[in-house]
Amino acid sequence: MPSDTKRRILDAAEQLIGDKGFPSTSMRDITKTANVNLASINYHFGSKEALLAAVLERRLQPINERRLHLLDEIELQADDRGPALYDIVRAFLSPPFEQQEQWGNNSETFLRLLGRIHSETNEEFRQEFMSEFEMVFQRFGTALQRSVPHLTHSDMPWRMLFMVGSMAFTMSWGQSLLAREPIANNKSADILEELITYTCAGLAAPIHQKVSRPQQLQETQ
Amino acid sequence: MPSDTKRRILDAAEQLIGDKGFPSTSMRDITKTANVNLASINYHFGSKEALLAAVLERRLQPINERRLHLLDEIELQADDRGPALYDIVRAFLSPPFEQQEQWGNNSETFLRLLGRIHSETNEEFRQEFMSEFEMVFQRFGTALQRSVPHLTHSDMPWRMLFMVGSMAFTMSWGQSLLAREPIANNKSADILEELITYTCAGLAAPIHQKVSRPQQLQETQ
DNA sequence: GTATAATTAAAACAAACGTTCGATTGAATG
DNA sequence: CATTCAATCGAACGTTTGTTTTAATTATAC
Repeated sequence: MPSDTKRRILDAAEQLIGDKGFPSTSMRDITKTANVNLASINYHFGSKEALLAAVLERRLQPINERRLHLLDEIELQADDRGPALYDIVRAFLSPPFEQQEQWGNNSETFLRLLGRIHSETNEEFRQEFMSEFEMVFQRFGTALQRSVPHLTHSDMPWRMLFMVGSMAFTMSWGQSLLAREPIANNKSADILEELITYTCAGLAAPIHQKVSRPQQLQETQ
Repeated sequence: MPSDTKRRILDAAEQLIGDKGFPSTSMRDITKTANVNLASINYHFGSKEALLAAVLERRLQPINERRLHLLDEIELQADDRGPALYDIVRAFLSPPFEQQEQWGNNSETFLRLLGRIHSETNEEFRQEFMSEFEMVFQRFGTALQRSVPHLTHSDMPWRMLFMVGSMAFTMSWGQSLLAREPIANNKSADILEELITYTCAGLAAPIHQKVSRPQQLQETQ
């Protein structure tokens, strides 16, 4: 039987770091939860930081691969105007949510981890973490720009930042929100749909005109 | 001359915690930066956690007070249909950005701190932190609901979550984004305006219909 | 001026941290 | 059976952590 120590460590680390954050999670926490020896983290991964990188890699790579794959698909099927905004946004937002049907069980730990990681801002670590996303951001940025042509090139980075912010926040806090009040839409897929709707409207918003007190947005009905 | 030790500690803590996060910031870091004795944190604040609470209190209370004050104002001026969506969103989003004119200088530390705090998810700390917002969320939720009446009561909490997510993310990452590429809109006020535009459109989006592949959103032009 | 309280300074505390070490296991290979 | 080698183990390493204690200093009131 092959050793499952590495997987047990990765699982425990994902869970604990998602709960308490990376600095507050000790290697003794992780090894105790995983029922392995303290030294095995350094043996298998080299260091605590390298373990974090491995934890992220395991989840992020499939997610970003799937994003690019979905974008490839819709770009193939699109006409010469390019894919629709909705499809692009869905291709970007759905992969993290795809892996679990229902919120509230205890298998959504990695969503919290991902949400938390987006907010971790150690400058040196951010660099390495961002490089993983470079390609994704660039390709989705181009696609979005084409589907919302009234935006300037200065607007798009900000709107993508807003989009990622909503996504990350939903992943970190979504469960808490669900726990607080019994809301109808508790399926992961439903919340994803809410997020997509919101994001499409935000991305497609007309550019802000510099008036001190603009008119109220028209409500769609 | 009254002792300015407390203020020096608060300033240093705000700066360092905003940079590196709360767990990674040691009391020796803080006291060294503030040029005060190590023991003075425990003397003046009681504990490291209590210092964090004080740091947040100093910034959050004025911000939330201002939010409620702005909401009061626009509700007074509104007709019987209530305030416009734009005004409500602005009342909520502008206070954190109000205190600084220009991004890129080194006085924006507390924005990073605020952004970071929104993502801190220690369950026990989150409770205390949330209570500070309870009133704000409730009043803005009601106002928003009235200005976007086509939303159900299940939709609104999610959309507010999305809004806060974009805001928090912008506060934490905005400077990094600005540093990366020389974007035209680098004034804090301009970015706030971008965020408001995006948020209004998102909040006012029509409710999502459960179709497997909805039509593309109409582009406004 | 002296007493009393508030503040700062320096040192020490136990506990927890990430990491490293040599020894031990257990199966695969000769 | 002897050897090898990756995997695991218990134990300890040197630091750093937040906190506490004790002494010295400064400010305030009588």
